[in-house]
Amino acid sequence: MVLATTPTPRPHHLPLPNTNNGDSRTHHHAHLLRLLNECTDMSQLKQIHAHTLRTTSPTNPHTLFLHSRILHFSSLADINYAFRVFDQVEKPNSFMWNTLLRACARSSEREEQAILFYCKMLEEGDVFPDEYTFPFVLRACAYLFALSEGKQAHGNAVKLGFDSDVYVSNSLIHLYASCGCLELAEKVFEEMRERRSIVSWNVMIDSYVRVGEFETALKVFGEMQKVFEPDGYTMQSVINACAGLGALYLGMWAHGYVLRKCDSTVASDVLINSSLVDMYCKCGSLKLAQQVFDRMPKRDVTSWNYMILGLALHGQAEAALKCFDCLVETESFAPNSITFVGVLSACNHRGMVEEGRKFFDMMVKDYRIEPRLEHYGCLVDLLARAGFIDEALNLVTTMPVKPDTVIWRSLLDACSKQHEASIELSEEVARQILKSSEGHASSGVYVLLSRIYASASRWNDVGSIRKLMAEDGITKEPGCSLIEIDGIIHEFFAGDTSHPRSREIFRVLDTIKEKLEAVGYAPECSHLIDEKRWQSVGVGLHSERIAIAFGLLNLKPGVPIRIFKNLRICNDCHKVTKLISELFDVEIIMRDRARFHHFKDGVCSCTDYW
DNA sequence: GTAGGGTTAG
Repeated sequence: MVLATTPTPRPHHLPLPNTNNGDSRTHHHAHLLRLLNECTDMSQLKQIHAHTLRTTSPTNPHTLFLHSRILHFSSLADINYAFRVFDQVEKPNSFMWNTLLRACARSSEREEQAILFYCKMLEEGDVFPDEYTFPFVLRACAYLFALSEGKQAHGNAVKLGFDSDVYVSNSLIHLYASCGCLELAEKVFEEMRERRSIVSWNVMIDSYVRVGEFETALKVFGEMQKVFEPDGYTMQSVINACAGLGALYLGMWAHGYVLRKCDSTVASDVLINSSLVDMYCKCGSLKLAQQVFDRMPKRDVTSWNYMILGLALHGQAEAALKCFDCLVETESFAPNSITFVGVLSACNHRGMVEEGRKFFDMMVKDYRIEPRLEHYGCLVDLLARAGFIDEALNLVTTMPVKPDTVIWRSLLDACSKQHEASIELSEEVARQILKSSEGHASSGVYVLLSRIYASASRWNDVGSIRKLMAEDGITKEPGCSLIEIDGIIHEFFAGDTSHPRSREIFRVLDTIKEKLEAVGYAPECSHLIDEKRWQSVGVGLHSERIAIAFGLLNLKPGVPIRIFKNLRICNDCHKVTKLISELFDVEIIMRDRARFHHFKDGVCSCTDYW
């Protein structure tokens, strides 16, 4: 067992008082206390501890205080030593119990020990838990998702009357939210009312962000602002909510708020800036993301990961790989597993098969990182989409990780796009998907399979698939596009006529149609399953077209149209959007389910590979 | 001596 955490080759010997006879006892304790406060490493601490044991009476209350201090210092540097100190104290007080509890709750891998230690405290019964005890034990429970133990601790806190303590209540909110019981967290938060601190609000807001309830998070943030000035923690949650919503303008406001109102340590904080980088990437502004990243006073591996992942998301593979090289060259830390997810994803978005294989090998051989499902996911998708279906299939069947539905879907997706892929293979892949998803396959699988049958003119099979979908009650997820105009988010579904400005929108759509026809555009009808699109041009119109028309209606010079779509953009819409960008001289930035497309001057940043 | 902060494929 290694004791010292700060290596000290030659321990510095302290000038310890060597006597303590009777009358100067208090003076002796005071001297030891002074030494303790000045002590800088474990070796000195141990000398003082040994001396305390040798020269002081264990029953003296001043000695107990000294031991508390020793325990406090050692718990920060060496928990095992702290436990030994604790064991030597005959009657530890609640401070001492709490100190060790805190040390366990704060160290990863010791959370369970924290709970056991708390139980021991209750069992021994010499001292009672106090208002400091509960935040520690609840924190440990939160980290372990130990809901039942947490509830018991909650019960104890109620019994002892500490549940009205703000720290205890905040810890309870955190516990319940961490365990996925948002209703219980809300209940504690609700009951606090007048006692709420800024932390109560922050925990609640962040909990909503974590479960993807971004709108609720922002709503609660609005309420909070009536009572508290947001701090760095608040702003980070708000920035994350903007990232989730793709709300660029609100995100920019949050960024501005951090710069204007928060103090400089917050504005230069690694976590805040990393979140900003992520937010700008996810909101479609790679330029602002890069700007924040470049100006960061300090970056850690997660900051780099956000930047690499963001570049990948925007299809900027070369820049992402350059960013990776830069990380390796300039930083003292190594890339981690997630860095490689970013790098592989970048290769995937550009169909860079050779580089993908190279980085996968590099990860395993040079960095000794064990590939996870995500890495295999990228590689399988990369290989399959680039046409190496057999190699992809081989990888799926031989890799040491169990493939999930998504990996099988990548294969099926690739099969559907390649005419030479055999129907038998597609059927086998589809069977695997249905097997691995235990009957909860998404509608996409059926759609893909029916597309495969359709392209082989196997109409009976297309019919069976439809029947199967109807029998299993599977419906297609409706396509939906969002567009933010002047900070307000507008939502459109396919063929949507519900918008108050629908008439104008459809007039713009007519203009688009005329202009497209004038340049000889003919619609691509590859989606046979989508019957509505055959009926008339207007009715089945994909949601992104309507959103683009609305964007054109609200166009401001030099400001790109930004669209968010829940599904992947189809071939025809991709083609049309490229033409619109040219015919209307407008930049269109579209985030679909998988990535960003930047349309400008008739071309898309994805180079038609997506 | 007490509570709240980050990443990932498609």
